[in-house]
Order: sequence, then structure tokens, then C-alpha cells
Amino acid sequence: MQLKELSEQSGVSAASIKYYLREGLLPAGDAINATRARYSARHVERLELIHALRRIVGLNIEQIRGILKMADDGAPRLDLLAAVQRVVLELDSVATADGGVGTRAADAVVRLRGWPDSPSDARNALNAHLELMESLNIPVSGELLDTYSKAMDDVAGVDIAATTAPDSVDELILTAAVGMHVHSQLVLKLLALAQASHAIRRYERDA
Amino acid sequence: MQLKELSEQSGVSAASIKYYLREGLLPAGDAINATRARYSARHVERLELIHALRRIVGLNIEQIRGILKMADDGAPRLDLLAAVQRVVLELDSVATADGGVGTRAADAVVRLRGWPDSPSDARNALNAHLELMESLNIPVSGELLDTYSKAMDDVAGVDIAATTAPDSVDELILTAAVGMHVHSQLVLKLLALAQASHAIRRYERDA
DNA sequence: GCATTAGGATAGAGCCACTATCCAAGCCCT
DNA sequence: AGGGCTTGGATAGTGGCTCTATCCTAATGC
Repeated sequence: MQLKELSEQSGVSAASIKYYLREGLLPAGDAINATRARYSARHVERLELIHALRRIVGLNIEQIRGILKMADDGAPRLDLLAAVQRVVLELDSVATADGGVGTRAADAVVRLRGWPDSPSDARNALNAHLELMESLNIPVSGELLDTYSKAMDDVAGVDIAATTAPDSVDELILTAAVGMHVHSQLVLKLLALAQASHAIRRYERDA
Repeated sequence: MQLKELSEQSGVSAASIKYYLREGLLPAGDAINATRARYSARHVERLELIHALRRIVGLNIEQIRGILKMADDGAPRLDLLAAVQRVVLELDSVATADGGVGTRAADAVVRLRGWPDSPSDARNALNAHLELMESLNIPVSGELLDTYSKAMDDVAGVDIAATTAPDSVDELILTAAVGMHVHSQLVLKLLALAQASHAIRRYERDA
């Protein structure tokens, strides 16, 4: 198929496809001659992945490029998942410098929950965030961390159990990224609802 | 004090302060004459609130304007909290049209958890999000919702209990917005860590 | 034979939160 | 009283990002 058909099948505008080609997100088609190129089903799949990562998950071009490169370089799936998680996580962490050694409170959480003991981006992000909270004078008690981490352990248990390993790497990325995103959002929204409920109760009691 | 001193005290550039004045986020100072105006401690407080909402919480100008207007119009605190929550929540929900009646699965969660039965933005957001997940063919089992909501109920319990009601409305907004944001982020990061841990375990088992 | 289309290159749009430049009016200091 | 400096207001520009529109030439297909 040619560009126009690729556009129609995927619902992505021809101009955007050209943009993705320019940015190196989408591999060039097989050039038939100077003004035509042929695209395959692989291109459709890849394009849909790109589109979902942009529109649903909200990744930027640079992040998508990085992940696709890893996939194309044949990185191990667990590494790929870690990379996907890192960028999905990056979305709303207002770049915390993360330099310092600090408290390493995340390590305590990991031990407490008996999670596998490997340093990761998630762990660094957690440490950085705990330091941010500290610098803002927002107390984080051991009890709170215990409650939160227990809750997230439960959530992740249900969560991971519900996913099955897909065949193609593109599909792995798609399900992982979209899954992480929508589950994170779900948790956030439930938290908001729970907080609102508790706040209402409290205001009723106080009044 | 004049603009320059206001800038020095708050650490916000004079140009940005002018911008906030133009945008109506910061009330104009008392004009002494055609080229001078005097600012008060109220201005410092307000400016710090604006700055925190921008830099820490990541709200945009429009959202901040809305919240400040409510505060200045003397809206009830619970309404104010709801508004703050709405915008903090808005941050990463890729505008889900929310139009349809749909499944109203959030109502079931509310009943299940015994939360106060008032429709809210959080509830609409949850319903919209559940519909989105449905449309993406991502299953949300009752068990999953139960686990998630139970976890968030626990989290919110610890969370709300730890906050004390501040005196000024500006302070209320500040602590509420920053608190919601950093706690949400904390939950998200713990979730990421938990998911990574579970994923590692699973890959080890599978391999 | 000739309108139509592909693909590549390049430029422009639109958004957002600033940031920089001007300018006249006014202050302080000598 | 004169002159350099600051103030507040208006206006325009910047930078990052993701597209989107316009051109152009080569090729297609009826």
C-alpha cells in the first residue's frame, strides 16, 4: 500500500505520517521509484502503536523514539517494560533533580514489602519524590508508607495477574504502556473519589 | 512595597509578576500615582500560592484563575476543595468526552465502599475513565475495582486524617492542591514500583 | 496528453508561559 | 533644577512542541 492508504487504514493524516517518517518513528517504506514507496502491515501496526502512545498515553516524540529504538534493537522484554514504565512515570513528575543520596526511604519500603531487591527507575523516582515531599515539609509517616505500599502491592498483584504476554513486541509495548497509563489513572481517580468522600465526612463531622 | 521588592521576596521575576497581573491572577496594587503601585503582604501570599500551583502542582493559568476567583467570591471550603481536586485530577485525563450515560460503574464502587452518596467531578471522571477502558477493551473486573477502591479508601483515610484545616483560604488551597498532587504522585510511584516488582517476579517465574 | 497524485523539502500555524523591549511618568540625589 | 535610574503599562518576541500547509518535481493512469 502507499502512503494514502496507510493514512486511511490508520486514521492518521498523511501529513502526520510524513512527520513521523521525518522524525524516524516510522521506518521508510520500500521505495518503488523516486516518487512512490510501498508500506506493509508492519507499518500499519507500528503507526497505530505510535498513535496510541501519543494520543492515549501522551508520550512525546522523543520518548516514543527511544522506546521504538529499544524494541528494534531487540532489547529484553523486561528492560523494555522498565523503559516504558519510566516514561509513563515521567509524565507528571516535575523533574526532580534526583541527584542527592538523601534518605533512600524507598529501600525501606522495598524491604518492608519483600519486593525484589533491584534498583530501578521506579525506585529512584520514589526516593526523589519522598525527598521532594520532605523539602515541602509534608510529613510521610512510616504508617502512611506502609498503608500506601500495601495498597499498591495489592493493586499490582491483581493488575499483573490480569495481563497476558502478547506475541509481537509492538503489542507488548502497546498493552504495557496503555495498561500502565489507564490503571494509574484509574487509581488516581479512585483516590480522588475516596479523598472527596473522606473530606465530606470530615466536614460533616466538623460542622 | 513595590513590584521589585515583591519580586525579591517571592522569588518570582518582575516580568512574570506583570504577566500574572495582566492575566488577572494577582490583584493590582494600590496605585500611588501613574507609575507606582504599592503591594501588601496579601500580595506576597497570593503570589506564592500562584507560583506553587504553577511550579509544583503544574496547573495552568486558566485553572489557577478559576480557583482564585472561587476563593475570592467566598465559596464554601468544601466546594473549593472539590474545585481544586477537579483541576488536579484534570491534569492527566486526556479529556474524555464524558457525555454518555454509560455504565455508571462508579456508583457501584461508591455503594460498595459506603462512601457518601453525592455525585461529584471525581465520580464523573471515574465513570468516564471506566468507559474509556471499556472502549479500549481493557477489562475491569469487579474484583479489581474492589481491590483498588479498598486500597484507595485506606490511603485516603490515612491521608485526610493527617491534614489539619488551615486558617486562610489561600493556605487551604495551597495545602490541598499540593497535598493532593504529591500524594497522588506518591501513590503513582509506589504503584510503579509495585508493578515493576511483580513484573520481575513473574518474568523470573516464566523463565 | 494531461490532469492527478506521490513523496520529499521547507515553511508556517497554534498553543502556552513567559521574557524582553519601549516608553512616558516619576523618584531620588546632588 | 537637572539627570540618571526605576516604575508600571503596553506590546511584541521567544522557545519548545506537534503538527499542517505549501511547493515542487517525477511519475501514473485513463
